[in-house]
Amino acid sequence: MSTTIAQVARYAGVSPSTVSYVLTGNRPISEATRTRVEAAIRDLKYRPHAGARSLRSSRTNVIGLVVPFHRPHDVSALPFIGAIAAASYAKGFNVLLLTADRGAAEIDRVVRSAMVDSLIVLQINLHDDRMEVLTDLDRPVALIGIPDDTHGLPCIDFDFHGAAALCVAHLADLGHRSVAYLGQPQLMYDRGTAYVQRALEGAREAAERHDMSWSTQPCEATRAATDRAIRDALVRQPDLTSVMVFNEPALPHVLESLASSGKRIPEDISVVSIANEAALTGTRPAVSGVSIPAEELGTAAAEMVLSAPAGPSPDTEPVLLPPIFVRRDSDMPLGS
Amino acid sequence: MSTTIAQVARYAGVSPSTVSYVLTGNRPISEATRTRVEAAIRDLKYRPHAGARSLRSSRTNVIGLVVPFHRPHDVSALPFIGAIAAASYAKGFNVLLLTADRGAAEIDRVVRSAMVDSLIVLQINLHDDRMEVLTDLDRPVALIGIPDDTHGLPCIDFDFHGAAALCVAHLADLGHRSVAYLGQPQLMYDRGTAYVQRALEGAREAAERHDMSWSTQPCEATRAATDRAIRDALVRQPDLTSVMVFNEPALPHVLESLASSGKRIPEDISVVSIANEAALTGTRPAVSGVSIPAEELGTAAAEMVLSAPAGPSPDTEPVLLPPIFVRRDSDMPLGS
DNA sequence: CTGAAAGCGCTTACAG
DNA sequence: CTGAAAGCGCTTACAG
Repeated sequence: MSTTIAQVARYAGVSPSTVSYVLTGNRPISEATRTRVEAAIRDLKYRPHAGARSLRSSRTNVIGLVVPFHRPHDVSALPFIGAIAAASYAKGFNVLLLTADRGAAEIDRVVRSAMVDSLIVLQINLHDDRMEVLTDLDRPVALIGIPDDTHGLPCIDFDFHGAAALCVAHLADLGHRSVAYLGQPQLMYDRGTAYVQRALEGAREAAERHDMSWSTQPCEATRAATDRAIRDALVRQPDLTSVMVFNEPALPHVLESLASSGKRIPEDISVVSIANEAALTGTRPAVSGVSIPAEELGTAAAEMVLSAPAGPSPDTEPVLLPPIFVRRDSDMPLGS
Repeated sequence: MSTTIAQVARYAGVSPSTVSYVLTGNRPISEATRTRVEAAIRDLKYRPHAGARSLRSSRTNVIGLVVPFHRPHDVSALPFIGAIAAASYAKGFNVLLLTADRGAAEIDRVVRSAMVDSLIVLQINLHDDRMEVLTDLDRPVALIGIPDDTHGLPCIDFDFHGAAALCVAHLADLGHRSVAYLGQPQLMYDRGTAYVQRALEGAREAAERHDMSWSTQPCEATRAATDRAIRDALVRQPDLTSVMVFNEPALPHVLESLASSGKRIPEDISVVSIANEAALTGTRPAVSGVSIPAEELGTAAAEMVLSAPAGPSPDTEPVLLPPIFVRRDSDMPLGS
């Protein structure tokens, strides 16, 4: 089959243990033998057998990544996965893909069979039924998303609550007295996904704080749905002057729905949004708001799990990446 | 640490080999001992150590999945990944994520270190520089995408060539004499991604076959880019009556660009497209065309690799999933 | 600075 | 139908 340490040792004229110590770096080696061993490794294209290594050292150098593959697919997951994979590979770790569909049992199975050293869980619910398994795991874990009770596990997320509040506060600063919040599909709320709820809360609190008239509704990412949502919002808030959208694939449809309701953007209605930067800048007008630093978040999560201790620890504080509001062409001061 | 076979054997009062044979099913076992052993496994929450198992059996039950995480992210990859993961898990296989960025070296490394039994490669180029490594691998491989020369490796893809031809032929059947093809960003062409090229060829050939006036250009998924693309197309083909779009995230923008050029859909311009079904049905008007069966393709690829023999074999024919044209509200007969 | 040896947890011929 | 034993390829005390 494949080359083994024994073969490399024979080829280099040294003992197997010497080869192993060259690989691990756990022992001083003379320059001459190191060179000979390294040449043998190259010549024979030797690669350590991952299974043997994990059996002996009980380390796999594999991170388990739990990804939500729900339908409709949440396309915003892809940059996270890419960033986590890139960051992991850069540090010499591989990524095993787990699907969230199978819940806690899947996590338990993979960890108990010693396939992964640690875990990153990608979409956390406020009340997440995987928390118990994750705390009992005795492996480093990083959660992307903040549950109601972190149980002392390391969590990281973009500050969706703050981002939404920032968007609404910006509208208030421009003099707007009313805002309609168009959110995610009902399904996402039903699942209890943490960031979806936190964004809604952040927006609602900011609207209350600024004494704005407020309405909200879930929304599918189709033109028919945004038409309905905008029409309903205009019925509920006849004097509506601003819309906040937290639904990336629906964003272009929302702009169209407003336009075909006879609302000019930004002259009649100001629009702000939370989405990936490309989605905000790809429309016309380009949409003001906060972009989600998916790459940064994924990279940070990978680094976090690689330095995290196993198991919960009581003083672990959730990490929140701060939102930055960028003004573009979809908003203007009221009545200007 | 974790429970071992020896512990299960002691608990159940049988020999370790008996426990192992219960697990593998490679030996007849009396009903009584099987029951006792299974109870012990449950009580002790035993899971076989994956590394030990792979060391001994040289099988890992892991499929390596090579995914293109290019920027801008190709969001259409997500349903493929999801379907492959689901199908693999359903058959008792786990999925190790590899990034295409590191090319052939990454594949070689992971296979040589015995981390995977087999490989699925997600986005194949016409001239793919990974073919040599893949043929030398001596592991089952399935390519999603068809290279110019398959080297006898099993390939599967949606028939993008046929799908594009079907779309254009439909326009011709409606009496259209001209078509503008809006494709993927230039980057995708530069990479030589097979399906992107094949769709373009299929459309071009069909246009020639039906004697239609024809133009094509790459297109970014922004409103500014679709505006430019539509304007250019109307300059090159002043009597343009139909547009074919193969760029899912650009589709809503294209409809808007046409509208703001004063073109009604479908009265002035018929539009057809290849995209995921949700993208075709989410717009207004809903777009006629061919939807990409991502789930079906991913599932088929997973099944393919699990039944494929190792290495190339000369009589392996590429598998193409057939396109189906569905008429919606974006097209009509010319001059009706 | 180097080597011989034990043992990680499995699977499977071999023997009964 | 069942058990005792070898060995997969590594890492690391132990001995020199």
